Amino acid sequence: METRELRYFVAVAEELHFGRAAQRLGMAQPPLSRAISQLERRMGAALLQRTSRSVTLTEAGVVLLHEARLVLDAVEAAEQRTRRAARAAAGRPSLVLTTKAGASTELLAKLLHAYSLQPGSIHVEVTLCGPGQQTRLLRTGHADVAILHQPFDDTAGFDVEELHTEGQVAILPAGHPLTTRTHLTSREVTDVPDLPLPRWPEPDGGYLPGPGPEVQSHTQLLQLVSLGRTMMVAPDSCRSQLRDDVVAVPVVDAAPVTTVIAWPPHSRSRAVAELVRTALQL
Amino acid sequence: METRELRYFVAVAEELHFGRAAQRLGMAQPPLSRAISQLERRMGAALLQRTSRSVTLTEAGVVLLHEARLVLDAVEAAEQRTRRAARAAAGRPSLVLTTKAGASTELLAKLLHAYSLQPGSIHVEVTLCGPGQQTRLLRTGHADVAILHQPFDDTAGFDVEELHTEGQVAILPAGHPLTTRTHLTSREVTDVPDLPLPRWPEPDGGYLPGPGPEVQSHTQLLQLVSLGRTMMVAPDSCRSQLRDDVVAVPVVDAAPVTTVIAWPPHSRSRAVAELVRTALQL
DNA sequence: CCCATCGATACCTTCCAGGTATCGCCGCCG
DNA sequence: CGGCGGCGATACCTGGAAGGTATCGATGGG
Repeated sequence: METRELRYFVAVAEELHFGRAAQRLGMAQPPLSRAISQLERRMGAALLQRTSRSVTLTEAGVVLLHEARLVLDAVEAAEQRTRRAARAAAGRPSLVLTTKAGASTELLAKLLHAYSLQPGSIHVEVTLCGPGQQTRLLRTGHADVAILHQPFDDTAGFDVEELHTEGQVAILPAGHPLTTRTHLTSREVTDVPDLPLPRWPEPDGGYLPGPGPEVQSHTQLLQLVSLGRTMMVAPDSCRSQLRDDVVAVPVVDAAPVTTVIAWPPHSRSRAVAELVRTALQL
Repeated sequence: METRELRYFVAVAEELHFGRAAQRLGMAQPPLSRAISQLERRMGAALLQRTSRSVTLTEAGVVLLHEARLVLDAVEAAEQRTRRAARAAAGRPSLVLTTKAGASTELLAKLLHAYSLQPGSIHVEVTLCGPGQQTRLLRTGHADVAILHQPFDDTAGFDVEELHTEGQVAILPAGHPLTTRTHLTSREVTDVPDLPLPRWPEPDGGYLPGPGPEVQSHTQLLQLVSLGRTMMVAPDSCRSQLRDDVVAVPVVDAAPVTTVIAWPPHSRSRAVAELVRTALQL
């Protein structure tokens, strides 16, 4: 199986429409149809059920879609890591760490400082990105190590070490009636009529319908909170970064958030190992 | 990057010889040379250093070799799992479990029995294979779940649950002077002049030089022990399978052996999850 | 009942993977 | 020191496969 075929299949399986998939791949529809049926013939199994009005995945197709994504990520990772190895051999080597923008700032600062003091430490590039994007960067070789937050991030397929566990707080506009409470339950928090929970973009970039405001970043969200338009639930440690126009109230039964450091299994990098060791000693 | 190119690169990187690599790939040498330099051009980095007398890997080449193997395994896994999904959709679904021949027999029997009693359990095919081969079967999608033994097997990149930890015993021919001892140290065991430790085949099928006999299987090895030609060190639980012409003596400082059940991360299979759950309840 | 939509088929063209012949480099041996 | 043999690179050619265009056949909606 060639990666080209897998790319084709993923496009069709995601679009469930040969025409659109072909457009997305920058090619005409007939060769795409042919490539897919060739793939099916070689696999000895139907991957798609087509009527002239709709395309659906068979069970085998669902499996292949999943596996193909893993393969394509691995291919991209191979490319990235090789390129970076070449650059490292030429100039000064570096390490890419990725984390959710705005999260674990303090811990990260301590870690970077402690690591920089280690003998033989190399330059650490920090890539901030939207929630849920870090694991993709790790899988595709754009990052060497990530700071993730369970249970929000999917750590399947990575090696992880736990760094820190904390509770969550609700962040409310100053002066709101709920700010007089010493603690809240998650039940109370999900259902405040005048402070609907915000909506984050879906993987496709769109938004689910709902009463809450549409947001793209934490700064934006925090501003909406201080304006009294919404509220948010976040890990304890974010309290240190709050301005005084918002108030944090513990949510007693919210799932505890564990900050972990994660890296691809099979990583051969001495620098990653050293960084992890440093993190565990904090 | 196409998988074809990666296959080519792996062949050359392993052979370190374009002619032999081409032969192994069933093609002529010139197109192979060209394909590799094309790959290098696209990666923007030298992968091999060639003189007209020798070929060596650059640092980037070492990285790509490693990554390419992962990709090729993932591709093979995609093929296998898809085919198996298709067969499962057609007929009766099944699950492939792999374990080292002769190890954890009792535990495995209990597990298979307990699982078969679960509602909704499916047929479990058991694939026995040589040591170190199980992880490859898992990575390439030929198996869904494996019984492994730490620290012997490399569990990097799999999800793992521990099932059992035990010490190790030395297995000696009956009547040997050492069998009078109540326990031994690993130091004593590695250095018995009249019972040199056996040699297992290397990944390439050959054997390292040494005094011990060359063996391919545990049955064979056990027979050599009872003939007084060698000895072996094995987990405690194997005592139940020993005949009375060999004697087991605990090795007190040997690394403890942990039996684990392992499966590919991202596994979506309900059956694997159920089997693991059953194993943990044993 | 006709039309719009969508995947499949037929047929053509282009391009690249792979083959053969050969070159250039280099270490070895007489 | 010169010829030889082994090895990777280069030059050139060919066949097949990838991709494009035109069109068909099926089907659901108006």
